[in-house]
Amino acid sequence: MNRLNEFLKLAANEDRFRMLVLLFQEDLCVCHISGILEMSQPTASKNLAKFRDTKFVETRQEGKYIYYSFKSDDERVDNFLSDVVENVDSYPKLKEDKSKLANKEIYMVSCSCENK
Amino acid sequence: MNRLNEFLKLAANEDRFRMLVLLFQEDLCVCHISGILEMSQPTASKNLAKFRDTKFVETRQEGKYIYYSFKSDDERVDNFLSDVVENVDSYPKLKEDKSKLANKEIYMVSCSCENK
DNA sequence: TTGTCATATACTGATATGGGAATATGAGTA
DNA sequence: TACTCATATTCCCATATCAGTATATGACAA
Repeated sequence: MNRLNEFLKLAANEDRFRMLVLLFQEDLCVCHISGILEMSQPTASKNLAKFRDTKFVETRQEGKYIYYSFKSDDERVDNFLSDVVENVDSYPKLKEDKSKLANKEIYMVSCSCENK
Repeated sequence: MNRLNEFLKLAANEDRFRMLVLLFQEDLCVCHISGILEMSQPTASKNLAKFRDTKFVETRQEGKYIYYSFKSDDERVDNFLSDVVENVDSYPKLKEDKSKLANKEIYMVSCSCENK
C-alpha cells in the first residue's frame, strides 16, 4: 500500500482527520489535541502514535511537552490538506477547531488528562 | 458527518479508492470494475452500492448494463480526485488500472461474474 | 413466458477498529 | 532520590468492516 492510501486510511476517522487538519496548521502537543477535540488523553495519544508509526508526524521534546509536527512525502496529501485548510470555513467543526487553536494555551493549564 | 468525511471513509479502502479513481475518469458498469480490479462481482456490486447510498454515484440503465457515474458536491473531493487523476503515473496500481480502462470492452465479453 | 445474463442482496464468519479504564514510562524538578 | 506531570501503553470489550458463497431480482431476448 502506498502513502496516499495510508493517509486515506488514517483520515477516514473523523477525529483523526480533525487532528491532521490541526497539525497541518500548527505543531501541537497531546494536551492541545485532547483539549481542542475534547477527547481523552489516551485516545489522542493512541491516534498520534498511528501518525508517528506511519511517519506522518515527527515529534520533538520541548520542556515537559512533546510536540507533534505534520510531515508528508506525498504531494497529493499536501495539496489536499492545503485545500481543506484554505476552506475550513466550509466545514463547521474544522472551523471551530481552528478558532480554538488561537486559545490553545488554556489546554496547558493543568493538562487535560483529568477530563473525560 | 459531512460530505468530506463520508468520502474519506469510502476512500479508505484501497479497492474502493481505485474504483473512485476509475469512475472519476469514466462511467463504468459492474463488469468493468470487477474485471479491471480483479474483484468478485458481489464485492464490486456491494462497494458500488455504498457509493450509491452515499450519493457519490448515479446509475443509469443502458441495454442490459447499469452504468455508474461519479458525482460529488464537495469541491475538496473534486479537487483531490482531479489531482490524483492528473498524477496517476505516480501511483503504479492506479496507472495500471487506467491502462486497462482503454481495453475495458474485453470485460464485457461474457461478464466477469464467472471468475473469482 | 421462459431463459439468459447483469446486477443485487442475504447470510455468515473472520478480522479490524476504536474507546474506556487502569497502569507504565520517562523527563524535569525539588 | 522522590515527586509531579505529560505522555504512552496494555487490556478488554463492543462494534464495524469485509470477503466469500449462495441466492434473488429484474431487464431483455427468444
